[in-house]
Amino acid sequence: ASDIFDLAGMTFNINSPKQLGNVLFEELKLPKSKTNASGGYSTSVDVLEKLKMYPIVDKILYYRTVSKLYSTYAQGLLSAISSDGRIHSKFKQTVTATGRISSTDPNLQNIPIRTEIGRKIRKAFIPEEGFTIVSGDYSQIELRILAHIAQDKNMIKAFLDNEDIHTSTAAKVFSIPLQEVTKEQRYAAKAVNFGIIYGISDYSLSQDINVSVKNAGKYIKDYLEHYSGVKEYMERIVKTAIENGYVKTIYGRRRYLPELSSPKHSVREFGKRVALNAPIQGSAADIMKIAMIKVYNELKTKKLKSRLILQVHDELVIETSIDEIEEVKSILLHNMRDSFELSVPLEIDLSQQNSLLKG
DNA sequence: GCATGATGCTT
DNA sequence: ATCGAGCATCATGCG
Repeated sequence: ASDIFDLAGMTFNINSPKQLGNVLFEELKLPKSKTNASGGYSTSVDVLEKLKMYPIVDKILYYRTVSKLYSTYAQGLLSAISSDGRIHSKFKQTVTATGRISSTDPNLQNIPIRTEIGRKIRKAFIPEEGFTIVSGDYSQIELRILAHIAQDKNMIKAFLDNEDIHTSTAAKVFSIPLQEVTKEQRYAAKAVNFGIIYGISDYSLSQDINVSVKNAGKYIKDYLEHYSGVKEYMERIVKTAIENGYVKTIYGRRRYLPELSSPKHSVREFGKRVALNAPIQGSAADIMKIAMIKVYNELKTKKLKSRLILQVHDELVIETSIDEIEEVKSILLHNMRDSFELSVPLEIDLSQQNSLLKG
């Protein structure tokens, strides 16, 4: 912080977006761009990232990362530790609009993993003596569900051939062989795959991967040309959503969409994106809940010492007795994999380690 | 003490 | 203006 104050030539509250905006864009006269909803200068990461060449901005970004991890996790989680030395989160079953479960007091579904400091926090979650951590992750469950619901021939084939879906997508969109896909191309394809699930726009994709809106639009166009089943699904789901007023998951669970009859264009557009996303995210949630119940029951029926301690949307974490590792892996594998039969296989990544940090 | 906005963490 | 679903922290303003 003192470095930042030196570079600014004054002291101020770095945690205050208002004060920070004034220092950067008024006092130091850095090039300003976006404003936030309250009419102030935005100081969000994507704005600061573009000003990284200024030493003070670079230091602020680092300060942000560290202070977030410290206040929310390092310090925040300390106060959540119970007398038994463990943290007991509350899992809510009736909160989300899509059918996912949520976690509060504290939220254990957003423990850091992205940054190096974040991984150190994850590493602090350890099993009790004689136990280890075994996890099962659904691989690309949402895209597999999309392939299934849309019955898209090319996407189904990619999964049946067990291809890396992002690399495969890049190869097709850029019309090149799999082997020639660069990191950047895979990254762009991944962003499109991700965006498609949420109902993408060329603008939002361009923001995501830092290309022009025009180029982003071309990526999407090329994508939908290759995955024509997805294109047809997008059109069909919006149409039926408008007709019925709701969409449903593979288990028939409904989400009503009053947004679709809003007088406001932006709200209706939001409704369309939700119509596209809800069946996908909601079906993934259905599948996970079925698997979760089966895993829990099997652990119980077999009177194993291992216990289910965490669910993070596409991942189940089991604090596993060291003499039960192989059995627990098998329980996770078959119950998660066979939870629902899609047109493509459900792949499960299993891992075992001595903390919440994989690898 | 409570609500809201800005920000950032996860999948 | 413009990507789905959440929750926590901090600053700030209101009472």
